[in-house]
Amino acid sequence: MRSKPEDQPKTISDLEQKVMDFVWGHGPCTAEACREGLADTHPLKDSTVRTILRRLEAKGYLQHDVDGRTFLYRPMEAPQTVAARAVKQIIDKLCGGSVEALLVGMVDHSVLDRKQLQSVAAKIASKKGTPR
Amino acid sequence: MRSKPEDQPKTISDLEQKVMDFVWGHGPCTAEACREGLADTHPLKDSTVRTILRRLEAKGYLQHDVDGRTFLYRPMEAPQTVAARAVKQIIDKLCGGSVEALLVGMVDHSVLDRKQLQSVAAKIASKKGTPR
DNA sequence: GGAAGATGTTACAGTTTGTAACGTTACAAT
DNA sequence: ATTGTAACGTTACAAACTGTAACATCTTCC
Repeated sequence: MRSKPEDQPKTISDLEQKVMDFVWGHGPCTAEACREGLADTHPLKDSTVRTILRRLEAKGYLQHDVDGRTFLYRPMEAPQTVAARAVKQIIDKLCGGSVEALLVGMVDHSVLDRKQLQSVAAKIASKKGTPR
Repeated sequence: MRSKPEDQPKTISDLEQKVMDFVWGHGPCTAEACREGLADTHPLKDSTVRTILRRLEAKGYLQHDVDGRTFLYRPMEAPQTVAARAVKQIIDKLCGGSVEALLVGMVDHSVLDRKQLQSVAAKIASKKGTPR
């Protein structure tokens, strides 16, 4: 039924998002660490967390290294990278591929304001990309 | 099971997207018009198209007026508006609410380049919003 | 050799998506 | 009045995705 065999950027569900937030917030961490970290807002059984972690790895957002007999999960990419890709998709699907159209729309709908745009543009113009 | 009772912006599936593209491309149109319009790339049965149109209306992306005994579907919002909202979501979920972070990420990943950013910023700064 | 910890396997209900057959309604021509 | 047919709605169904977890397996350390 599904037409596309795979839509490049796999989506991140709500719960998956929470887990990603945690991992992005604390470098490499174990399943247990995640469980504890989310416990306050979202208490989950151990196996649930592990399932999510595995799914996120399958989707390509996480990767794990083995440390003894525990897994250390860490993000494949920074959130901004995922964001940039997602926005690219939106631009292609909804703005006819024009970044300008998006920016204009964002300003029109006060998602972004003129001043901000100006200052960011200026700031960015003066440096040669974020060093890595 | 679902935690959130409703995630504000309902998602637009692939097929729904195609239909929206058509409707956005041709003002108000009938179900038949859509079917014909998509026939080339995506042949669908009459009832299928109607189901999609109804779902899109339920999701709040379309609305219809009755003309005699036919429905005329038309978009509730411009694609850029939907795009702006979607991007806002991304900013909140992945960039800690910072538009700047997103813009920087976009430049870093060449989704947007310095020159473009500059020129758009300049262009936008000079006018007071898109007239309506 | 069994407890404890870490991971994997399997499951299952609810939702979304793609796709459509079939049923109903209302007008138009006979 | 009868009926063909256009236009719309109802219901269905399988595949995928989500949230959630019980249970099974494998190591290791007493």
